Amino acid sequence: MSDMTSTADEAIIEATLDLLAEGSTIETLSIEAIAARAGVGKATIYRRWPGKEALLLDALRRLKGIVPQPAGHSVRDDLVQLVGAVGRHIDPRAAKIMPCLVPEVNRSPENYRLYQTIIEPRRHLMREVLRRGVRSGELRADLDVEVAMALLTGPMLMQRMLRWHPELDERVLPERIVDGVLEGMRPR
Amino acid sequence: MSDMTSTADEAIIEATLDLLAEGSTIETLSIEAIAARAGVGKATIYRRWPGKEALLLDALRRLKGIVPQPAGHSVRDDLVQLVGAVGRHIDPRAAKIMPCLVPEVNRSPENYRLYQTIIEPRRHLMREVLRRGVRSGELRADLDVEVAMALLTGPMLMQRMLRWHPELDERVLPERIVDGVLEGMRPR
DNA sequence: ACGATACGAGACGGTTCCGTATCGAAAAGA
DNA sequence: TCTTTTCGATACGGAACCGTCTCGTATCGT
Repeated sequence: MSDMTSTADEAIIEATLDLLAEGSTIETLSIEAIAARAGVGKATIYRRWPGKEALLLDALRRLKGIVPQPAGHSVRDDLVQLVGAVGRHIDPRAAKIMPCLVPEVNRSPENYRLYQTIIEPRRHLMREVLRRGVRSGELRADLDVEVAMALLTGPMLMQRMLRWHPELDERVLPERIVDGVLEGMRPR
Repeated sequence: MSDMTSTADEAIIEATLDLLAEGSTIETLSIEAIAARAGVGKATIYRRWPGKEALLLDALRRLKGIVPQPAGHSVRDDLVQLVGAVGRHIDPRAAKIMPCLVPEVNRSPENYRLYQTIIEPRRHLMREVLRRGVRSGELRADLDVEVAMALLTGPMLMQRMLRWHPELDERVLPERIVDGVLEGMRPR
């Protein structure tokens, strides 16, 4: 083939993501099933990855979306954009796969650290927007930035991961969350 | 033994919860392991439950805590209490076990419905407190109750399930969440 | 004290997956 | 074109569990 970059690698990783998206959990996922789905011999997989763990890491890396770049007009609009990006990825399969990873994150400190490494850039972005809001006076001066981030991202992720509140519409939710947290529940 | 109520049942269910709390996922969990841990023959398990699924259902039922009864003094204090109860259970093992169930909830509509059935009473409670707040004027008249519940419970559950924000102290978090959402992020 | 019952332990055949090894066909390089 | 890799497929032994079944023992009601 003139296509240099290893058709086999691609097929194996695609098969892995497909199987995960179809409902396989991480333990259920077997090398044999991946090989069959990819139309590849098992040996071909073992020739490239030492085991399931390493293959999964490579496969999941592919799902990681691009860190969004906030427009920078108003703090409110930037927050809506960032909250809308929470738990959303380029690949539609990610929505099915992400919840499967929750148990893994809590299983070992190593996985926890890896997870934190992945989401830290996005968190950093939101922290900066919040600080900007404090400086500009759009947000209250005594704002606790860490708590504020929890208030903004928690509800969105909860909804994306397990539709915690069945009545909520996911599309308008980012706006509702941001405005709700901005204005508060007390009468003004 | 004078203790009537089936020592074996108890031992089997306890062993199941123990193994889950120690890091077994639901698929990894084997009847053989449960039997060994409980000091029980496999047949004894199959004599009481048709399979792993049914046993798990019974075991998890044991974890479900009591629905808290809000004191009813101020809406703010009631909310702090309810938010503090989100994702908390009588059994300390529940903290380790709950995240393992996230993938199951998304796997089948049946599991999703079961999950909703379990949390609905708690959600109802919070809805009532919020409505009371609207009537009494403690909360704004145009409050969207469903969104408000997401704002309050989402951050707490996120933190309990996967320590999403490593810097946050879980003990004071309910207060911080409630006050944050009550007052909002805009300057007053 | 004795028969009925429930128990633990574990053997059993069957299934699935592991990771390795082999082999002929196809591709790539010289 | 001929050699050298790389590939797919598949066989293999080993491991873990499945759900059933059979032991010999302990417990319990009467």
